[in-house]
Amino acid sequence: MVKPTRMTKQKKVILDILRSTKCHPSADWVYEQAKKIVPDISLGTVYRNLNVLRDMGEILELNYGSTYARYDGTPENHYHFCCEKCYNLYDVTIPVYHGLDKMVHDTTGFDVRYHRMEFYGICDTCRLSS
Amino acid sequence: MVKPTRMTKQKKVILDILRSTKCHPSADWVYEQAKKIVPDISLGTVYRNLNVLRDMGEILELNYGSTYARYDGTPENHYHFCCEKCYNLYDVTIPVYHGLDKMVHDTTGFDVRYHRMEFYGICDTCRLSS
DNA sequence: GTAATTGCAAATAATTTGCTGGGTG
DNA sequence: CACCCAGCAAATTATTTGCAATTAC
Repeated sequence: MVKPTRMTKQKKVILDILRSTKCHPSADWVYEQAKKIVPDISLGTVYRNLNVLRDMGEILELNYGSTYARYDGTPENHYHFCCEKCYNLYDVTIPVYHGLDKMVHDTTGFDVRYHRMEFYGICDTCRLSS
Repeated sequence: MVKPTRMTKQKKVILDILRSTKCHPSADWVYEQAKKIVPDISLGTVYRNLNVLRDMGEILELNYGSTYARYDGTPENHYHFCCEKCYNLYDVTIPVYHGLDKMVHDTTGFDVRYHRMEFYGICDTCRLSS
């Protein structure tokens, strides 16, 4: 189940890109950035490494608010805000309520490991520009 | 912006199907059920109506835990549990914490309208069968 | 050395869309 | 009877995969 993982140049570049941005980019955006450093990197490799890094717990994959996945270089669980107009994702810094997992375990009986929460609305940039 | 909405036979059947199931089906599953009642319905029509019903606020579209969207005939906001083994979605019946929206508004300044929350883990069926 | 990983391109999966004829209000 | 909406099929979008060559360990 657990496959070996070699730290290739491509994987390191992808992880560095995600660690050093505050935005929540698409695979394609990561690909464009990575090309600046490894010009012949392929989009398939970007997707493959994003999946590997996600499975390793190094990054988060976020699937809301748009038709494509977005990635977050901060692997510790946290909440997000999704603007319904510009579709940007923002980090939300309120503390994570781990106690909710136990509450849901108590009401469902399920083995609850973690939860995610996304807030929806209009961000300041969009509100002020309308 | 707001387009007229005619209640066609197809749209009614799709809504009835979603209202009368506790599962959180894919577009394809809805299509298979709908064919039993309207045999020549097309998959494109199912997708179109699911989008219309979602925009009308009659159903929820859920994009977590799988590669395809799933739909929920209960339009009032509520939380979900997503099994990481069988990928089924379950409703979670703890109350919705509307106060969180205000808290996030206070910390971000954004116009927060609602939030969603998904719990992840292993459901009973999967835990007991392993 | 050897097996994981890459680049490339073709394949897949999910959903959307253009067109024309039909049915609702 | 006007125009929204259906069916059909082709198009689009996002992501995955097969294969031969390359590279990390």
